[in-house]
Amino acid sequence: MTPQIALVDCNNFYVSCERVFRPDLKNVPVVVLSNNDGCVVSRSNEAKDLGVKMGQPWFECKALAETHGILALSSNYALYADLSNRVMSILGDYSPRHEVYSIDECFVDLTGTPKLRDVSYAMRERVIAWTGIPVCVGIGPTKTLAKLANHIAKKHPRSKGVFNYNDLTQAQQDKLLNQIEVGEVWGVGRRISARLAEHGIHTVQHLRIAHAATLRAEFGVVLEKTQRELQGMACIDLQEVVPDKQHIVSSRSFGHTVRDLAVLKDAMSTFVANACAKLRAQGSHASLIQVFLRTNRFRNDLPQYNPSFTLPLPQPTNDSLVVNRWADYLVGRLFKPGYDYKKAGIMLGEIRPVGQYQADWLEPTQATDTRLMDALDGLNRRFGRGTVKVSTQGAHQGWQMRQERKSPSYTTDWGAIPVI
DNA sequence: TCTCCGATTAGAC
DNA sequence: CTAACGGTCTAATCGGAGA
Repeated sequence: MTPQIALVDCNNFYVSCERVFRPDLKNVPVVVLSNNDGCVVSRSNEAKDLGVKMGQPWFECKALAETHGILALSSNYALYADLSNRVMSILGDYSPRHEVYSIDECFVDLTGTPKLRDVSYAMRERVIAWTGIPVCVGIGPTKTLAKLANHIAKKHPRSKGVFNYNDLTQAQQDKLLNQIEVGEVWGVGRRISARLAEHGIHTVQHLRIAHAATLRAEFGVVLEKTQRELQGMACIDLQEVVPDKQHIVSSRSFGHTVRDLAVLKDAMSTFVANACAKLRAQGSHASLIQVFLRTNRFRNDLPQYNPSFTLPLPQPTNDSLVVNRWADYLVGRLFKPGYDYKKAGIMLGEIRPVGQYQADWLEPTQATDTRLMDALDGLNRRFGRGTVKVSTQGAHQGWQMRQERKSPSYTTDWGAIPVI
């Protein structure tokens, strides 16, 4: 039986989330900006039509925005994560075999579903009705073809938001794939596209029928798998359980450049608190920490300094206070006065489940006391993030990111509910 | 020559 | 008035160091 893998993808997700609570923004060009109000990361159709590019720095769009009245909003992750959970929960009801692939995408294995066509339309309608988020459904025999089918569903209004590649004859497949540029394929980005073009591979069909051994030799195993997936041979499994993170990074660009060591340390304590909270949330500890500072890489006129230091810990930990002592020390070591720092962060590595680690032959293992961090997590969960802080964490102003256009957290903050 | 490991590359969203 | 360009994550591959 041909597998029926559906890829459900939310349309212009962040913009759609904003519109759920601001219906007046329908038919208006809207974009959502990245952290620090830096780049465009989500665009309404109207904004796309005006020529705003994905990932474009916002300051480059300012003139266009003023001419056409494009509304720009800071990203509101609490809102998007909450609406995402609601969408995923609805999709999960359609099959126990599903994979939440990203904040706005979910693979759903619908193999064996009777009346598949009706069910896919119903699924789409239900998500729209229950959450207000419009989605498109692409179906194919493999994840890669499901992705491609989704692209078609999004692009062709005739599909009414659902497209099943499995319904096509071989001749129809050939014709369709010949009309799609190879860069649309999942796993083929800008660079590989350019290199493929040098080999005369321009369309999806070209890639599908390319000489496999040459492809493998020139482009590696990843693209070979992609090719097989395009041929209907599944090489990429559905990941039903979310694996633990192998690295956890917490970093931010600053709203203004920073020259002061105390301010950098303050920012770092925030990043440490954030990273360690994620670490504890997945029940792990880490035995490698890397701390880094960055100057503004876009300012060629200013001196650049991008130091980092990686430190193996004597004993794995997930204690924010322990990590903060090391991080604080490392920031002090890396800091050189006279530079305009634009970004800093921490990475945790060598991550293992708590209770699984290589004991030292010579040093006795120190008992770990988790009570303080348990209490801290409990209070922050109950009374909101940042109720209990680590070190100075945020006391110094001047590094926090710009977020001048953020909407209220309608679904996660009682105070944000509008009074009608 | 082989193995290991950190750095780099490429991709996704 | 001027400057203003994101954050996390994974896997594969490269290339140097040391065995």
